Amino acid sequence: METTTATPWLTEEQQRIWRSFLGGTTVLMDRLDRDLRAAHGLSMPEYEILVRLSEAPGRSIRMAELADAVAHSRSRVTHTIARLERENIVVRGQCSEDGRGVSAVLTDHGFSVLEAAAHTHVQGVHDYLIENADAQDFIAMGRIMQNVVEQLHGKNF
Amino acid sequence: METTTATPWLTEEQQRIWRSFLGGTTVLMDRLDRDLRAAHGLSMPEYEILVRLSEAPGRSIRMAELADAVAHSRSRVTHTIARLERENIVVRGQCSEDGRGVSAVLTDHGFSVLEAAAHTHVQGVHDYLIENADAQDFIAMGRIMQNVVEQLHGKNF
DNA sequence: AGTATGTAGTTGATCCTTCAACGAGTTAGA
DNA sequence: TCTAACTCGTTGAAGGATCAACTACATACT
Repeated sequence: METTTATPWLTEEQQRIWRSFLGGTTVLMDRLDRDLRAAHGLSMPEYEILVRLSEAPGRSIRMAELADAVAHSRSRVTHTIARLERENIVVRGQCSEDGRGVSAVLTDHGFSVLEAAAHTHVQGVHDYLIENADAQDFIAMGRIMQNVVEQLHGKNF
Repeated sequence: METTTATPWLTEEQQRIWRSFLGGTTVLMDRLDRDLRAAHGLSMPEYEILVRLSEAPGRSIRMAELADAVAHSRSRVTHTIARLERENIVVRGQCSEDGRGVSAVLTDHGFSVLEAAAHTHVQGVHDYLIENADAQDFIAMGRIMQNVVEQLHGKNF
């Protein structure tokens, strides 16, 4: 006979922390997104994609790899890149050595948009998050989230 | 003569932590949302709303107050409640003492849906987040996010 | 070679969120 | 009291995300 695994309930404190986390990420992301849109017409997900591209050799990454890097679905990346392409921030290129492959390439214009946006974004991260965090606490949070990423990223089960 | 305030750039470490945070929240929220949808047909935002209602006196909260509690726009709450109402999880009631007021009320059916969903949700928070966090680190994260909420919540400027 | 299975990326429908505009009720001031 | 300014909540349109279905290419197996 087996004992069923009871749902591990949360302590009062864990609950408080979880709610702070939920509320905090909500308002933080919302705010960063609004700042970016208002100043540069870019959403956070778009910005993240541009950052990855800007760091890649040739400012170019294949769609699937990009999707994995930002943890979005391939479909989502397709749509996002389509939008960015309309604004000449990115272009699509055929991938050598894989007939199916398509890679997204950051244009010069895209790069300069990103440069401008980076100021707004970094300022926001600094003012809204880092300024609100004790340095040690911030490192502790980094440890946690790094573990979360390692456990969950790419796993759909 | 003034020195212009330069954009405070991030150190390598701050950058790493910020990316872990971004990636971690993305995969974590995504996973919690999927688990909830798969098992109970509820999204995270919907679940959050039901939790607030379940804790309120009369299982009832006014729309504006609800919007503020979960940090969503009023419009968004209107739409979300409309959907939940279609599934008989919530009903709308007139608010005494303010002719404009509408309050959302959790139905008995809604309450039982929530009870079931809570198991899935809490299990997820536990397995994906708390298990990945040293107890002290978790408290540190709570401090940070609490500060973020206090700085940003409700401020749109 | 020929077939089967898997992977890359796209598409269009549907659902959810945002945004601007609105009707209705409330509050404060002349 | 009458009006101006504000708050409450809703609406519909537009933009973005998700999902299932699909084409096309690649790989592995016989």
